[in-house]
Amino acid sequence: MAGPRSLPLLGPACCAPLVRAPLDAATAADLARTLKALADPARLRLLSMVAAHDGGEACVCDLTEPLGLTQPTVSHHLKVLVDAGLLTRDKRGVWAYYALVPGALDAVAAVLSSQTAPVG
Amino acid sequence: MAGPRSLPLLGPACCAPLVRAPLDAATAADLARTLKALADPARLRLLSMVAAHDGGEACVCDLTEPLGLTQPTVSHHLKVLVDAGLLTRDKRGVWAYYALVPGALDAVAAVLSSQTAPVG
DNA sequence: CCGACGCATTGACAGCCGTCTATGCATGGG
DNA sequence: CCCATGCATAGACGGCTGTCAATGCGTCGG
Repeated sequence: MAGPRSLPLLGPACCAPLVRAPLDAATAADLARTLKALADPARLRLLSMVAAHDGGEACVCDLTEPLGLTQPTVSHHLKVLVDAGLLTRDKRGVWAYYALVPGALDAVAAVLSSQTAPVG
Repeated sequence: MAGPRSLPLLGPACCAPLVRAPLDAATAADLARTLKALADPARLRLLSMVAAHDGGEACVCDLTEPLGLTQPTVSHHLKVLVDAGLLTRDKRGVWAYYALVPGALDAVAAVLSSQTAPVG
């Protein structure tokens, strides 16, 4: 099991834009891991649905029906997003609330963009 | 075969950030296709190597050795990036020169970011 | 205490993906 | 005219991935 990883893009080696200099193998592998978590229609929709939901958080039962996927599949995708450092999981009572990790998506965008985008 | 697709992110429906409103299935599928092309260590390194190369372009023979992959594999990855609208291919004589599509990566970054990043 | 509910985990299966070797196809030099 | 060179394509194969049905596990209400 990989276990929860901290998003390397938020670390000190954060702001080296892709187009500046050739990526070394390790950096490319880290960035690819994060992008792989994003590169799925269901997960992209989950991210946007969580972000747009009331209070910036949503539980699985809010997401299953509009997505048109079964509950285990939704749980699986949410786990992938949490492990990638893009979502947080907060279990309150019977429900598990998911929310965006602030700045995580912006960090990915900053690496892809040739601009030095301020995250704040 | 899918054939070369124009990058939908550069179209009129360009600047709807992921976190603003829930993505519909079609938009999510389009964005996922582009991200899937990016979500590979070899392709990320290829993009950065092409961008950082002299004149902003590089041929396959420039990329094969530093990547540590065989020539057919490199050609395959480059084709994926071209089909995704991230690279251009210009065959001159025996060589095939690849270059970044201006603004393509920035367009992807703009969709991911919560900022309204100016592309220019 | 027990049943219903919300969610995670497991196991299974089809399909896609990254890589290689082998081969084909132009182009240019001698 | 022929061979070397640079690149693309074809075919094969192991591994990963997205999905589902079935099941397990806490938590709350009655």
